[in-house]
Amino acid sequence: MSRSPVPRRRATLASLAAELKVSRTTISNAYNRPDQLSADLRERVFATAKRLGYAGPDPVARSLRTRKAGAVGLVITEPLTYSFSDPAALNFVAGLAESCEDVGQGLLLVAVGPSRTLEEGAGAVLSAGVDGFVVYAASDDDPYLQVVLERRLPAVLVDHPTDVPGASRVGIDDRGAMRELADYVIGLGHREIGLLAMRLGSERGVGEPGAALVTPDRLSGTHFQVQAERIAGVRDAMTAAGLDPGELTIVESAEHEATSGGTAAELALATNPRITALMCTADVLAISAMDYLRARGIYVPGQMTVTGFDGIPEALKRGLSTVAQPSFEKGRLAGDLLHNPPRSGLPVVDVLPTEVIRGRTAGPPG
Amino acid sequence: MSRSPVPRRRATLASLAAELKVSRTTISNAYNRPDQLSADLRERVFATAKRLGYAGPDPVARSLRTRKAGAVGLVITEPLTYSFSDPAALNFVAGLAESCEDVGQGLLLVAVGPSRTLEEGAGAVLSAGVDGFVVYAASDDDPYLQVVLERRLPAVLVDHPTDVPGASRVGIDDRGAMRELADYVIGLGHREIGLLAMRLGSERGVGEPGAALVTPDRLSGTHFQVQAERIAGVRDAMTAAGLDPGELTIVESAEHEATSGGTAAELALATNPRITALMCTADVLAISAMDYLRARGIYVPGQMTVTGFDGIPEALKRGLSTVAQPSFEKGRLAGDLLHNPPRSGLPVVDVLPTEVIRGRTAGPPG
DNA sequence: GTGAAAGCGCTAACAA
DNA sequence: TTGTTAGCGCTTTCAC
Repeated sequence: MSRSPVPRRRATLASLAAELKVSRTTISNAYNRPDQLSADLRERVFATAKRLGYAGPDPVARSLRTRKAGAVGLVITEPLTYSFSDPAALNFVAGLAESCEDVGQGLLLVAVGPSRTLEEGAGAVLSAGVDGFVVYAASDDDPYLQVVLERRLPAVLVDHPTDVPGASRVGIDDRGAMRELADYVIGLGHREIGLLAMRLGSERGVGEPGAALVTPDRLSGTHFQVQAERIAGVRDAMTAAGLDPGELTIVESAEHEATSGGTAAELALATNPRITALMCTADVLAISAMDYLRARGIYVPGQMTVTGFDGIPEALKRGLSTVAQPSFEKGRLAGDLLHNPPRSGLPVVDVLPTEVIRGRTAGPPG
Repeated sequence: MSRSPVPRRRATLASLAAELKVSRTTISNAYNRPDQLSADLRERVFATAKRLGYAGPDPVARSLRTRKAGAVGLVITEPLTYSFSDPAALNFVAGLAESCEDVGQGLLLVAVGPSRTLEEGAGAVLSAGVDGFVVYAASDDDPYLQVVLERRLPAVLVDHPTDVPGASRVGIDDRGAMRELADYVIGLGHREIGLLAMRLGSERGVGEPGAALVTPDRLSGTHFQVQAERIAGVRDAMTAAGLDPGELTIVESAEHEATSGGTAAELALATNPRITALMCTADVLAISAMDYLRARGIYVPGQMTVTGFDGIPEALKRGLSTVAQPSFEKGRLAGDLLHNPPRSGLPVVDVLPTEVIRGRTAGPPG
């Protein structure tokens, strides 16, 4: 046999078989079931493969045949710059990635960002070669959630408080945790509270102002359920303390930048100057608000109490009073649920524990 | 025709065709070439699809046929906890993700972390359903790099200073940039310099101590070329200034944690107490070193000059003297190169600009 | 230990 | 506008 030159066409399992004058099965076995052929033959197969530049069975063809893609899809509707700038979201991704890595599965970031139209995004979900999906923090009217569900693959929804038929859920008790923190703040004596929240609706591409006062109307139309839950938690605490939740000043921060919390804080304090406590639905918001207050010469917690939510490292380092939630574990669990589905095959709902961190940024009203 | 019940088997394009008594082409066209059939028929196809729970053409089968996977693979050999904790690496991923998103491609994180054996990792690379690879900061002896190359798909290597046949490269002039910064430091009058570097070798799974003095032997056996280049930059500057580069105290930090830089700084100063400037090959190291110095009551830059590399936001915020590099753009460019390969089809080498930031942490020796 | 045959579900010529 | 025909490259019974 002459050493054939590098073939013009890409080598395939079939061409290898032809070259070696054995059946395709044998080549397949060389890669997938070493015990099904002699070590000797196997070596020869690999040698020829190397010579022909054959890197092994085509992943796509194999997937088609075995009906396994070897990857899970992650759908995050928010812009990636958002997800990558919030340590809580990032930790979640890290946890999910770790879970995938442990079982040798890939993690596919599905392209559904704001640079794409709804149709394009839907197309990306429909054409993702994955064995299951994780959907992170979708609003209840998220169009991609529907598309994911259509694919009828195993799906895990993270931070999605309401039930969705056929999908498992992983999250925390946002409302209860926030209520507990608010109980603490109110217990310190605060009566006039400002609440800074993230975006409540999913107006794609609408350029809103940086921060806006939340009207009752807007509040009832909240699509990001996690935000709604945390707000409800504060209201629960107020009601329980005999305060009127209607008095709560809520400001929504449309953007998610380093100064967003400050902008929101400014608006809240301008709206109600009697506010003595600023509660935030995310640590990044609280940190930004604290920076703003410091720049204004307002002491925390002496003149203003500030609280957050998430328990990100920077917040803990700065002694923020907040709720710590296990973001990394949420990711791990979401992945594990996909990789080792419960025996019953039925969707599960997992609520992870949280912890109120009293911190050093909450004190009696000044 | 009676409304058939939900079929036991998953609906396929063929079953849809049978149900509607049209050819498979017609169904395929309904999804891929709307103009190839009447709007009316197309509607009927979609309606039946919905009824049968058919979410559209199977992505894997389509990939096999079209020879397009619709995703790019990202290979990062370092543990993900590392990559996700260094803003520079993270920004790179964000840039890459953005580039993918813009063209509707998925981004597949390939499972090659430390929790997997070499074989498993290689398997993950070989079975990744992607149209191309991006390899981030591989050491020159990285086993996965070879495997990626074997697949003969378009590949872009990021931060890989030496040429690899057939692959494009994106990076910066690490050596030149570091030299420029070192010129500045030496120009300030520093003669005794400590250099804190990241891991130089890729001992998988070996539990080394937190920090170690780098011997000439170790230095010449450095596999992480980026580290080697930055070290060489400092030595260049010393040589040019008439100093003996052999006098440089180099400490290697095995881990990558919040206190790693401090540990390394401690060792460097213990080794050579006359050191007046600590140069670091990464901002995260420098920040940690500064925290350590502050805890020791050593003023920066009064008693000790500290410099970094990367230009991450926290470093800039703290006024660190450092080299700013365009991490995000590296990711974008790597992706763009994959999505819009140069007309020539030949690999390209792109060197992005850097900027020395003088900052406030470098001053004359105390 | 090895081979033959039968698809996995889809798309792309080319015909009709 | 619709249908026919051929695969894409692989794995997997089942027989030898």
